[in-house]
Amino acid sequence: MGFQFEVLTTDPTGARLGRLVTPHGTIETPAFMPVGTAATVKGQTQRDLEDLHVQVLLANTYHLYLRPGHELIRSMGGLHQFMSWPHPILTDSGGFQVFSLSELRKVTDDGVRFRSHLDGSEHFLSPEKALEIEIALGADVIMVLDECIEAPSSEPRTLEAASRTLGWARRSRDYFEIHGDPARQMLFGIVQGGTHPGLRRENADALGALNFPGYAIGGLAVGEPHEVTCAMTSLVTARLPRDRPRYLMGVGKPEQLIDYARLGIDMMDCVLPTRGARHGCLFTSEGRLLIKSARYANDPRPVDERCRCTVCRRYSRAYLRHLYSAGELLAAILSTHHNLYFYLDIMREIREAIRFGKLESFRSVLQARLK
RNA sequence: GGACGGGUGGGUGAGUGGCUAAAACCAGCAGACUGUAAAUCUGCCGCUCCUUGCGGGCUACGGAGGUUCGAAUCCUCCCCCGUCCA
Repeated sequence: MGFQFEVLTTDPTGARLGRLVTPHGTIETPAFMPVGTAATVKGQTQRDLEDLHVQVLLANTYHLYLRPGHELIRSMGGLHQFMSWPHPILTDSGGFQVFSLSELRKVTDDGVRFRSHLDGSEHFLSPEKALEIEIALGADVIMVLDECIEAPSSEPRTLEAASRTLGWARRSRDYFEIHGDPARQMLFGIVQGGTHPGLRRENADALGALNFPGYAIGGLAVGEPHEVTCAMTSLVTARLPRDRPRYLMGVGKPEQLIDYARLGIDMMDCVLPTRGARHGCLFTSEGRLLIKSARYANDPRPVDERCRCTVCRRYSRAYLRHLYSAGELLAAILSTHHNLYFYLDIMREIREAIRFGKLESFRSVLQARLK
């Protein structure tokens, strides 16, 4: 039982091959975590996810608190049992929702007052309340509540949000020490600081001093250029404790995953493969393919000729395009399956490359193909 | 044979004198999506010309005429379709 994180190999680039042991299984890192906000990865059964060798899923505190309610999930035996996913789960705190539901919220040092997107009812989320919910849900990795702001934001505004997030992190840690069980759940702090290098450094140092078992980097990939995302990530990973896992929240595009890995990121998540799939955006070894386009109407080839997923082995582009045109559910199901396979396959290759110290050459090959 | 109702752009269907190349929806086409208020959203969608502009020309509301400065909208005749009565 309990948790253990170890870095097995470090590539010359700074990328780490690691392993995060949790009560529900071991996660090989760098890992990509498919997003299953409402305790489901849209369009995939748990069996599908196991077939894809998904190591860890993301679920969302905000959404599950509103529906069906954390107490209900607790009474059903916790999130793993409720959703029949006996493997690792990470719950995001709802901090990002605080950000994206901007018109419906009011943030103070106490917490966030917001309106439900479901029925307009008013709710209050504090760092403590978020943790209470996350403890009830019972995910393996849980996140502190943070305040995410848009990039770019002014330095004073960014400092305000970062300081608040830091204060919340401290309160979260204290709350978890009393009410949490470190053998059952691992609490991650979240570094903020926007696109301001000084603030990022300060925030990383201060958060690092709080001695969390793991660290996330938030507030990035929200509109700023990729180079900026990388620069900020790099600043932060250089300062975080080397023996703790680092989770870069909400990234990224397929060709970007490797960039983050080489900056020392161990965990990532993104809605792109799943949402994109539902919208007809398929990721392939030769770049993005918008399957709804008329040019695939009678294309007998698989989505990606290099891909070995069950969808590419069996179905043609013409068929998938037809499913989209007809508004068939299977379109989303098959596309999601392929996209997740594609993402997870890239991560597999990244781990392999780190193991053999060939990340840099793999990166040039990969990025040349995807662009 | 008679009485009503109706014929609008690829489809459904608003519009009853100018603000109408004509609402809205669908279909079609192109695109966006980075800790999921997203099976969503955005743009284009008669033809054509150019110095691409809240630009010009042409064609268009069953057909042909007419009234009017101006007609999808009003009048006349004709052709179709639906319902009912003989």
